[in-house]
Amino acid sequence: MTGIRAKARLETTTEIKRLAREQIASKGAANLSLREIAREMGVASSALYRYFASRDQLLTVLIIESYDDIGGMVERADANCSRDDLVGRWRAVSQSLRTWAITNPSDYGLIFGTPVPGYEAPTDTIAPALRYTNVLLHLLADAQAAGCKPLITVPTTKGVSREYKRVRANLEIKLTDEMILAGLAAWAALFGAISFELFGHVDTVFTDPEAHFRALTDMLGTQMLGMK
Amino acid sequence: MTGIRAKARLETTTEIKRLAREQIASKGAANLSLREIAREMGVASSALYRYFASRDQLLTVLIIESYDDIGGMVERADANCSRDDLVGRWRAVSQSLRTWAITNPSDYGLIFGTPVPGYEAPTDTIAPALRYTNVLLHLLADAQAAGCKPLITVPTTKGVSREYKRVRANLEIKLTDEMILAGLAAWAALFGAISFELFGHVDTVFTDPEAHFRALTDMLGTQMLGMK
DNA sequence: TGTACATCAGTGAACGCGCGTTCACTGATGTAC
DNA sequence: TGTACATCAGTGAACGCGCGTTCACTGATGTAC
Repeated sequence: MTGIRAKARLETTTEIKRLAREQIASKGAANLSLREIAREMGVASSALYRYFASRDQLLTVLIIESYDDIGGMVERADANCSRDDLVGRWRAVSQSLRTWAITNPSDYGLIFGTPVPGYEAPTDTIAPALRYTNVLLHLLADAQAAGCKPLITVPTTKGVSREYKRVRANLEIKLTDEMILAGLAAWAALFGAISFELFGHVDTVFTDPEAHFRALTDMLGTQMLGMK
Repeated sequence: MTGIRAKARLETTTEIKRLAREQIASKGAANLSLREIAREMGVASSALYRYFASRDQLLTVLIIESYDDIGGMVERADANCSRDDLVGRWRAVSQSLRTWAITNPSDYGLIFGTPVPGYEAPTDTIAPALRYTNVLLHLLADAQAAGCKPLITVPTTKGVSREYKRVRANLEIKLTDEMILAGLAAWAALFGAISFELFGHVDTVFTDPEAHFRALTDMLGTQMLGMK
């Protein structure tokens, strides 16, 4: 039977990744150490090279998995709402983002924090990195198709319109400049708020950051989807 | 003359910090190495201990300097505007934040990126960390005093009001819940947008991120200051 | 069903490097009389 | 103004540790006949 070896291999691979995440959580991605993983597994350090070609490759796999994890989570949160409940979808998506970030803070840092210096992300990471973004883009497209317009608009210069053309090109439904701006603003506010919370910039201010986050996303949704 | 030794001391201290920042820029704060600084200075590694008690203390000094640097920059940008030009002040403040971040990307990462693991910020960093925040808070206070109201408001729950009370407590002018929410949203969007840009999450999308940033801050200002 | 051979996981020593911090010391610069 | 003494910057060796990666190897598990 070929399965037993394959199964052991899968288990070992999973264990390596688990310990790697643990290490990143406690000492940071820059200090991820293969030797320490090996020590914790009670195995020679060279043994790990049967599973990962290098330290960088292990990091890459972890990053891809994290992107897929958060992407899947956001997709599911969105899919659980009825299609025309746009406010509900926005709430679900933003809540799930924060929940994921708080549950997996080190993974969040790995993706959205300071890039690991000297580490150049290979092209394999691009597609998974787009999953969570696409959820928002489709939400905006559905909103626009349903007649939503952002409440607040500002006159956009030629320069900005040119930039937004590139964003528009990747979608079936052509978003207006206003909608793109509102969407990006909401997206930035979301990640800004989560980063502040996770990286310890509001520790002294809030005891219940979730309450603030909910109010924040409600406000962003109102602006973006043009409802009151 | 006591000045010559003091002057040399200052120069050496400055040089150490300069090289440290260079290293952080190229290899990340986690890989900051005293020995490498010493090597670059052509000096024994032990010599650095005449200037900094430890690696952590050097990091702390750099972080405090960065907070002061960005704090001073934002304060000056604000001070250069006439007090009642609220939109102008908001534009100046947000522009200066982005400019500083782009000019000193590694310092931005040091402060607003993933915390250096194992490093616990001492209390000396608290006061300088509040400088740039205070500029926004006073801007909001002035806006409210001038009768500005955020355009979009959402019903705030009791939980949120309780949280915002703590923010309110630190200011002479008592901001409304709506104003606090609008301000925090704008602040989060600002740092979210800057982080996205600096940490490479919009590389493939924008060629002129500044144009987008300007539109973004204009929109945030409109919401926050209630003007059209 | 049994045997020969190929595959693969894991070993352990080695290479060549890195690090923060301590400590007894030298020798130059400043200070007090 | 000159001399004795104290201060301070910098040395270089050492302690005790870390790392990623390679390589020839053993021995168990799977495969093909």
